[in-house]
Amino acid sequence: MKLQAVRGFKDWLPEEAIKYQYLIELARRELKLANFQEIKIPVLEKTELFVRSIGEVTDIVQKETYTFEDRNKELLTLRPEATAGICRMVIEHGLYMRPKPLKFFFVGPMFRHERPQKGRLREFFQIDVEFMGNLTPYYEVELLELALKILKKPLSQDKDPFTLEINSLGCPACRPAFREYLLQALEKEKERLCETCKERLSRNPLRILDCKKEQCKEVVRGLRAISEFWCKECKGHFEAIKSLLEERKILYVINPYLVRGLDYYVRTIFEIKGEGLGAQDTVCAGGRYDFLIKELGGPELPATGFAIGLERWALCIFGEKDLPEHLSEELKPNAVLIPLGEEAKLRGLSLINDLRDKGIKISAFFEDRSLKAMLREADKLGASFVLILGEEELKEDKIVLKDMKRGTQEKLFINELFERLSGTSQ
RNA sequence: GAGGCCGUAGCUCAACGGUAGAGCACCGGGCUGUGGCCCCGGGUGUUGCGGGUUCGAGUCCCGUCGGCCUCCCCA
Repeated sequence: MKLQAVRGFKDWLPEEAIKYQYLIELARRELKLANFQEIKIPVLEKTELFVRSIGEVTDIVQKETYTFEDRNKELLTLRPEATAGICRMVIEHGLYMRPKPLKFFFVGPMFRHERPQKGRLREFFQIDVEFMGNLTPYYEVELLELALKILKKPLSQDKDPFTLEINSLGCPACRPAFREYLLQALEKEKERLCETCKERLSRNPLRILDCKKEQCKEVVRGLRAISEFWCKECKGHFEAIKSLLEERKILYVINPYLVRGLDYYVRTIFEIKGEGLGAQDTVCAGGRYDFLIKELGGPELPATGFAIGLERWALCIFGEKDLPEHLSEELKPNAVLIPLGEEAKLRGLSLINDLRDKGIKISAFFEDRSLKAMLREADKLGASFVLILGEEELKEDKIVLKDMKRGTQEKLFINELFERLSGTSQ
């Protein structure tokens, strides 16, 4: 059996890595401008954290986590999402005592044991953004706008492959009534539901709302909407969000059947869907989790957040197309040094260091191959310039600078090199 | 976790149940101080893996691993 990567775990070849780096950098810049602070949480947490946060009966916890025993018999889980870990961090280090709102972001891999397909991996990267503090609709809209801004950043202005869907799940004051209603109403229609939805009835009836089966959709269409059950506060809150979104000219769709797979959400939840992704089209999703921190043993601290799926985002932006030129350029050296002979190699070793200190991206060939062969290699690497340092040049403290695009070359003093190369750096 | 399609060289793909091939890439040479173009030469392979049927399997059957699609679920 050939050695291969674990199913659903992907290598990033340079051409892939450069795309992800580029997107992460764009997001990072935007988040820092909004004064979000980058943090890091562990890949591994105690299983209990996810059971208590995401919910014991959710699909994620029941069948999608990588959970195993440590050597000391403790149950550990590879994080399937970042919010729980960040809440734990906030509680453990008393960060809730810092000036609020707390604004954090984190970029890293998440793990879910699902059947892989396009846009769905077992190890996937999220850009996770969390916002904790007294929440007014202004903060929520600020965050929604930020999410959309980040997603659209790498696209030209006329392109917008993203749609924002929002809904409100109500709060502990009003959601139980809707849940009760759902249970009663669906119990009567039980026979018309699909098998999975019959099971959901006892476990997580809200999830039946976004079942994709036509038979279930029909049943769901006959139900009263969740909005009819919102309490006065939730209703007002949602109205405020809507009017602010309109004020900001942010297009949105109200999806009354939008629910989430994680138990901790209350009130506003949202998904941003992208084009060209197939069945896995949610690029970004999030919502409010006002009581999670308290439930995990911290103070009452309302919060909201979202996560961008990096690989899905990249599919939206780059599709199946070739690497854009500005990124393929980044994989190329500005110059390649070809020293000929032992003495030249020694001189070359110090020269490349000096040039790198001055910000020139340079690679060197120290092999005993023909000049021809090494020039060919330099060409394949896409080097703009080649520096040839042979014995003749060395005697005069000079070097040959060859412009690979023009095919011209000149001999100049080594100490003139930096000046000649510095303007040409990409 | 359920169903469907697929798996041949590094890549894209051919090969009726009868000797595993092409293009690109790669390696060597033409050309030991000058790249791209060109010419010559090289197939680089456990046909994903393991069984079975057959005189004979890349091809048919079963299992398994992996990919894609749908479901499930979600980023």
